Amino acid sequence: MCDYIRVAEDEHVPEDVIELPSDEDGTILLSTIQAQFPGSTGLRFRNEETQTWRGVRLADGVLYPPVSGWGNVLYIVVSNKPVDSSSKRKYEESPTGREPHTKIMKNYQMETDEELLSDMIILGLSWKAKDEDVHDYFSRFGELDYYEVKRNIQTGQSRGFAFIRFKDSEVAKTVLSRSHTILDRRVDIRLSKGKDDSPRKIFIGRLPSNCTSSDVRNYFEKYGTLSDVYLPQPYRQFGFVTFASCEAARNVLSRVHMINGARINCTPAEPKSQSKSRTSRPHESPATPREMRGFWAGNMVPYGSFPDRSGSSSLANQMNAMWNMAALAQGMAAGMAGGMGGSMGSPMNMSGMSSPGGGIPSSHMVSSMNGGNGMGISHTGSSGMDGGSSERW
DNA sequence: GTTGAGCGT
Repeated sequence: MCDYIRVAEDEHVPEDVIELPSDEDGTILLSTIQAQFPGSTGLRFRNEETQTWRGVRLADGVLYPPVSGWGNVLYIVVSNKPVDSSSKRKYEESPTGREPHTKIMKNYQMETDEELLSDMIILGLSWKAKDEDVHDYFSRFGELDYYEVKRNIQTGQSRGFAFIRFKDSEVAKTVLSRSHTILDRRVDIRLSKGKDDSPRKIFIGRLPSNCTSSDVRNYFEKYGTLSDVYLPQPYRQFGFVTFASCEAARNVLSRVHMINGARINCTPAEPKSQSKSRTSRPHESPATPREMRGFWAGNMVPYGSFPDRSGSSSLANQMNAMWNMAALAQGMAAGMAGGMGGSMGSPMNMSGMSSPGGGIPSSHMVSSMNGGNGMGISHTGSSGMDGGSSERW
């Protein structure tokens, strides 16, 4: 009985499924699989009931069907050979030329959530690929927060790369760890390190009493050139420092700081005004502007850097939540001179914040759950008049 | 209609 069994490299990519014939005795030669999937060493499939993986029996280069036969199950290639991701193809090369599709077992544990939720670049994109092609492919892994094929402004022609951003860092990690094929072209995906709009302005909380802006300047100057130091008047024990470089700011944020013997609290400054004019940003969800992402993700480091990488320490999370609120109060600071008391609910109460309607013209909304422009809180209060910082946010 | 490392109105 010659059957066709469905084989793919990844269960998420159905268009890459290939049907391969079994031999008369119901077996399949491993070499048959390898002809289509170079570097493969076997097959596996999911147990329908438990969804756990099951290996296909292999002996002497022969793959044996499960007891119930091959069936209509999707079989996934098992391999252990590292991929040659640098192999180049000529312009729109034929889809038949398969390259070794093997998982790149790179360790992305090092990436923080913030990095994973930042933009990723898709290199080696087909010239023909449109925004929707990128979206259609990657959205199967998880919800996208942003996607855009970069084009020549004048000609409208694709520049051969795109940027995407996921809403879930776990999804991003998964996507980053495997290979991808869009419109029959292998693409490279990396964390973007191009446009660096990482924060250069830092919120300084818990300043000791009678601390002056020159105290603050003197302290932070050793980390880099300061383009601005601002302490609201009258003195309210917090302030802002803006570095010339985001590297310096990053450095500061990863450390613990003391001024006059007091431990101060450094977090990325939140935008003061809502109007960052993020209209006409293509394919970007308005619900999660850059400045808000990761806010409740437990990844913000209070006290510079809290010693918790596991994300499982409830103490650390509570501390994070506390200081996230403190940072959140930046936007409301002007109206909250009395301190932030019990009027604040749990963070979850704020997670649904959105403004209705609004809309980004000429863009496909990635998510329609929250419309409008996302800043939610900071502009609801009487902010925006907290002094004369030289920088507009 | 051409191109193939890179980093974005």
